[in-house]
Amino acid sequence: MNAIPSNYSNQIPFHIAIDFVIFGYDEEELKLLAAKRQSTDDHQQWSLIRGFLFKNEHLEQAAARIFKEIMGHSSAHLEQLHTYSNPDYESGTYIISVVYYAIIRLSDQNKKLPKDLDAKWFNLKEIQELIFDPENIIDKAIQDLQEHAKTIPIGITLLPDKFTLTQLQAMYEAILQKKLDRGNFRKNILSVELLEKLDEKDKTGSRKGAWYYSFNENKFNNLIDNGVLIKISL
Amino acid sequence: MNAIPSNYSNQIPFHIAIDFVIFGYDEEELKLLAAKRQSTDDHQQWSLIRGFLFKNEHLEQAAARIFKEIMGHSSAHLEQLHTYSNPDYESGTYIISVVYYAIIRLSDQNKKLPKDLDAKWFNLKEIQELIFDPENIIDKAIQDLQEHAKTIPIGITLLPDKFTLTQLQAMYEAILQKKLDRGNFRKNILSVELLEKLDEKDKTGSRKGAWYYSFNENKFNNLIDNGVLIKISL
DNA sequence: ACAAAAGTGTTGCTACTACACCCATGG
DNA sequence: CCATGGGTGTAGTAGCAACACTTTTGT
Repeated sequence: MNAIPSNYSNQIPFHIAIDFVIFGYDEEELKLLAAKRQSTDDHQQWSLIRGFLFKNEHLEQAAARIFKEIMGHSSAHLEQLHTYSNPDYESGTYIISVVYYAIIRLSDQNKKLPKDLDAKWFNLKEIQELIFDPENIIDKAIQDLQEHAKTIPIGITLLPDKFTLTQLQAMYEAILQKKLDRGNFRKNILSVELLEKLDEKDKTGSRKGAWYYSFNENKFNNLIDNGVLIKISL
Repeated sequence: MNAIPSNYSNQIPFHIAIDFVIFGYDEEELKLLAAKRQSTDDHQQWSLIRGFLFKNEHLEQAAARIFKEIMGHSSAHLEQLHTYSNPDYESGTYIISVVYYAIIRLSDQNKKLPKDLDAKWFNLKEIQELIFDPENIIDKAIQDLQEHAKTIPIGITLLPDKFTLTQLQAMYEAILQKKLDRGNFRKNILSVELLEKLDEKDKTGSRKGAWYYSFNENKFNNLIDNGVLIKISL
């Protein structure tokens, strides 16, 4: 049962694709990266970003490699979502697609994409109409992202090292796609005690100025290592 | 980017394995099915149940087929967990392993396993020591199962068509691995209004007798179809 | 002085926990 | 008549949502 059946080898030309749902956050709203398909069908011209697994490469390695090829750097949170057996029958071969999602900060450099890749950032409503997604992969990715966001650190990479609570709240609102109460948000997020108030204010947003905070990553990692699961109520 | 790279075809002999974490519930505790490995290493002699994907077969089809080959029937809730790139390098080929988990009722017939399959039911503590599981697949499966159990219907297949609330509670306690308060459990489970009290009592458990209940599957499916997510607090 | 965003405090409610308390009945 | 599990009621509380209120400062 455990061994590979005889005559199984080389009979099946599986191709292992890695598809990406890449979210981008630009201090305003959540965007999604899609690439133009090399397809003749006009109705299905946009698709998720895709790459292929190489021999002797782990899935996570391949995911990181492909992501870097697209974005030029590797600072993103990658998370495996699900595996599908036939999202695409191109050229008649059997493609297994392992879907990952990533979320990155849309700084100026990230907005530049490789020229050979015909891809574009869309807002979420826009893309749902343009993309061929019978499995609702995007919805699943959003749901998974929202769930994960409640364990704090995903979002941290979406903001500068120092940030105001208002910025942090805006980020959560973009991910969760709903407005949050200011007072309650502050109480909740500060009660976790992973944010540290700095001695500096951001005066660009208001007359009064908002205190900068930073995320204590060491403290967070210690908690994780000790098996403590942080949950913030949003 | 989207097309399969030229010269990619047939270069990589991937094997797509489907590994199963199969939970069994026998009205008492949660068990796990493991098979004897055909390995020379004594320390790693038990492993998850494994099968392989055939050509032109969907992942879900393959999972159902393999499950049926093992258990003799197909009445189980199957759920995809995660995909790993090298849980096993047997015979030097590259195995991609898609892990599913299933949970079934350990009735008398289910306890009988195919003779050609050298497998056994273990309790959870036991197996964690005997199995080679560097990725903590089993823990992940348990967590996922516990999370899913809160949306009710998984557990229903683990009980007869009519069951007492005490039986139901025992099932949840087995899955969640903790004791629940009787009064609170009843209030919660009945507040969902998917259980219907029958006119019959089970007198085997107590002098007083406990009312039988049945699960209203139609009502549940209607709710699901309308996008209503049921959550019970346990 | 006032607008506008930052930050704090208060109130009411919901839902959960942890029990205590009855009920029915076979022996 | 009492032991045993079935079934119900309730007080106390933690945590949340909603909203009002205060603070600061550039113009």
